[in-house]
Amino acid sequence: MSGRANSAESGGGAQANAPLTERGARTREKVLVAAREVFEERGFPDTRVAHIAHRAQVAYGSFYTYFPSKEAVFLEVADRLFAEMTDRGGVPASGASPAARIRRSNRSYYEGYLRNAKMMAIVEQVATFNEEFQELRRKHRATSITRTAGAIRRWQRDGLVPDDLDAEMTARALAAMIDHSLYLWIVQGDDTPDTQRLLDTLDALTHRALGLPDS
Amino acid sequence: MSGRANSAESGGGAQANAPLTERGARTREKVLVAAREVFEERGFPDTRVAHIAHRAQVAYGSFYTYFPSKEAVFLEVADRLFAEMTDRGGVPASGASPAARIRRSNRSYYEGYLRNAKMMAIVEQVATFNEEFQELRRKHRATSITRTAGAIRRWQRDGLVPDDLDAEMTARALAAMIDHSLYLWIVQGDDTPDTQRLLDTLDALTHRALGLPDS
Amino acid sequence: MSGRANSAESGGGAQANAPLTERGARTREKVLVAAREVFEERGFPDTRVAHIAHRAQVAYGSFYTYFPSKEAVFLEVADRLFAEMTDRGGVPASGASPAARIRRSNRSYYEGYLRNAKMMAIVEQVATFNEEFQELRRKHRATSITRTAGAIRRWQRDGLVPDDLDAEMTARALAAMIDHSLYLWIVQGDDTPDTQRLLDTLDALTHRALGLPDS
Amino acid sequence: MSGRANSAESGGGAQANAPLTERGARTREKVLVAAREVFEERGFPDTRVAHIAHRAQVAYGSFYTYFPSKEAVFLEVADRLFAEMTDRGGVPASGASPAARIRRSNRSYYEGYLRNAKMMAIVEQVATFNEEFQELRRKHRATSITRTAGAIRRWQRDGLVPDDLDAEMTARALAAMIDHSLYLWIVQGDDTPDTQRLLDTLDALTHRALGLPDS
DNA sequence: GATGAATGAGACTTCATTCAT
DNA sequence: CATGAATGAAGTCTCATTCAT
Repeated sequence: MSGRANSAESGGGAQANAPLTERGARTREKVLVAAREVFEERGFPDTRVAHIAHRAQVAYGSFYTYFPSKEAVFLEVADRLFAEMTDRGGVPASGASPAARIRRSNRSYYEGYLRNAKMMAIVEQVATFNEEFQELRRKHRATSITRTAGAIRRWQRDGLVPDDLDAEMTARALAAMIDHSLYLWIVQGDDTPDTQRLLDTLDALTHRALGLPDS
Repeated sequence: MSGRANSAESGGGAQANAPLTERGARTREKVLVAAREVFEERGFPDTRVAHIAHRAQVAYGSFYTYFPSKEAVFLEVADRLFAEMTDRGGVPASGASPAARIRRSNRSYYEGYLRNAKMMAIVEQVATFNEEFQELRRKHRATSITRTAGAIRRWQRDGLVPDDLDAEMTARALAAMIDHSLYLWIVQGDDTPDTQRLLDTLDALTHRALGLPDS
Repeated sequence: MSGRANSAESGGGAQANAPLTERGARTREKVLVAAREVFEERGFPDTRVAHIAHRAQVAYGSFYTYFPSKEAVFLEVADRLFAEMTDRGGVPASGASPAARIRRSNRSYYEGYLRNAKMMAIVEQVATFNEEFQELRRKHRATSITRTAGAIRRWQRDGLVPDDLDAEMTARALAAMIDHSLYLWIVQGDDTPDTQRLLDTLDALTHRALGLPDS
Repeated sequence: MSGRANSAESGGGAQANAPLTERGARTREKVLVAAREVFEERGFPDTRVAHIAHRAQVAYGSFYTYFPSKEAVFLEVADRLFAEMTDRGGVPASGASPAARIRRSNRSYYEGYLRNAKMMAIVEQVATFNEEFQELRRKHRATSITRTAGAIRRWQRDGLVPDDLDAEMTARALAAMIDHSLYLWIVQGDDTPDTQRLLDTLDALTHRALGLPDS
């Protein structure tokens, strides 16, 4: 999961035409980077293959040398994004107090979201009409939720979190809260006067909702 | 249903070539209803004006007698939807305990969401690329959040909710949690085995997050 | 030709549905006036029947009660225009010197053109694509040219104008000069700093071209 | 033909998606030629992009590979036409007598007009409703008038033409006479029995109007 | 007669993808 | 493999005219 080597194959069904030459690989990369830029600037539906080719400084037709369709590049761009968002810097983070872990985990997610805000917007967009892509997202979400639910269950075993909470549903709901709050604020531009206040509130609500003792 | 007379004018900027005759009003309504149906079935981008006209059993051009564009009908369809979703059945709901109020309010929202699930999906979709529509939604959200924040502040004055919570941020975050949870579950079809468990969890989390005493 | 009574029938093929009632006649007139206004403002192709009806404050369908088509109103509007342009105020103008007659006649035409400048523009426009209307104009031009050619021939008989000039061709060419000069200046807005200079030049050129002795 | 290399760029604002390859250039030319043909046959408003594409034997969409709109091709077609009409075969024509120069210049213009009669009709047509095109024509006219006015002033200095004539107004009026006479005769099909008589009359009137001594 | 709703053929333009060079 | 030209189905919107009330 952290080896990024051929995330394309494993991750999202975006297959690569096995870039042969070194030069080919570089061109492919140029197109991929250009694609992300253009998607961020114009959104998926308003992105033209011509834009991507132009941005990547390759001929129109060359795009199709490396990707079979507009959707295909998008899937691969998104796949990289998911990998980056999911990947916490290898820190095991065990041993810390729940409060600290929540805070650390949330902050790390906020930062990733901020770093990739524009692309997250497009991801949301494509998720509203592309079934294949919905499936891809579902998988990523499931992975993340399973992990969070695991943590909650551990805390329940340790008596830190009340037993009557459904660990998985809770993980789901809290993830939804954080995801959507960030989305509305960063992407949809809801006027939130103060970033810190939003993030602090999210931390506090997570903490309380889990019934954790005041830190 | 409560003074919806000209919600089009007042509500969202979706104003219409007011049909002058009874007959015109009937046709317009037919188109509006057909539009919603088709939007629900195919999503916004895949809906053709031709589909709407056909469904409404009017000529292609008749669509344009009443709406200047696909966007315009959508705005009006959405406006009606928002009105329905926002409209709680006139029940004042004062006097009840916070726990009861939360539960009642949430359930009422769930039901509305379920009733309008398909359309909510399209609303989310259009919100990802149409600026005008984003603005419309922002307004509706603001209204709803202001109301919730008011309730929270009242509970804070009554000593039921801790003072250190930022009422508005909290209202925002909890609304995001509920909205997005329902969206992911109902619209995106996240496999949630059990409805009741999801709704109960949302109630419980809301309750706990607000620091309300166990009921 | 000067009795305006039923110029519609005689003039341009624009037939009237014999307005019966007094009130009908008044409505018809309203439409006709409105049509001219709108044609002047938007030109023929960009004029919609809806505009005319709206301007005349009659229902859309009522337009067709009085005129069978957009072209038909235009023909009738143009017919009135031609009548007005051709109609010199009943002044016989015989006996005056050629120089004086030319000057008087030109000035009278200039004034008419100025009064009707906008409509003259539309006339020119429609003449470029409507065969029926071209025919109508040809007739009017022929009448006017015949008259001018007659005057030239009389002057030739009187020894005032050289015999070697072809009277009809000359009449044609001079009319073209005056018409088109006014058109380019008034309608097409060629920047002519000074009206008087243009008109004086036209008079002088006409005078000299005819070989009339310096006045 | 005299440095027409990129008349499109220099001439009238009709600039093109410069085709990069030889093949592209050929196709573009095919479309341009086809466009002129169709415009001549049907006039501007009745010309469909489909007609042009069909005539050029390219796909519908290929038209848009080279021209952004019907207007754009027209502008370029017209630009070529103006260049051809303005371009006198490089003959300096100095030294000749005014009478000879006038005659030569007029004849050359007549011939050009005849060669391009159909297109001149369409030019006139478009000039009645397209502002951008009106501007283009104004410029061309101004160039031509300035040149003629210069000749007249020279003749005035040489005592061949009376000083009291306004050189520029005269140039304008005479150009209008010739242009419109040809237009009415060739394009509008005014029944002129004899070409030579018309042209001779135009020469004679020009000559006399300028007060030149009988040749 | 007056009204205004209904009609639907038709025009323009876009753009993902294919193909010739 | 690179290039960029070629394709053409598809979709939106217009508007003169007809028709039902």
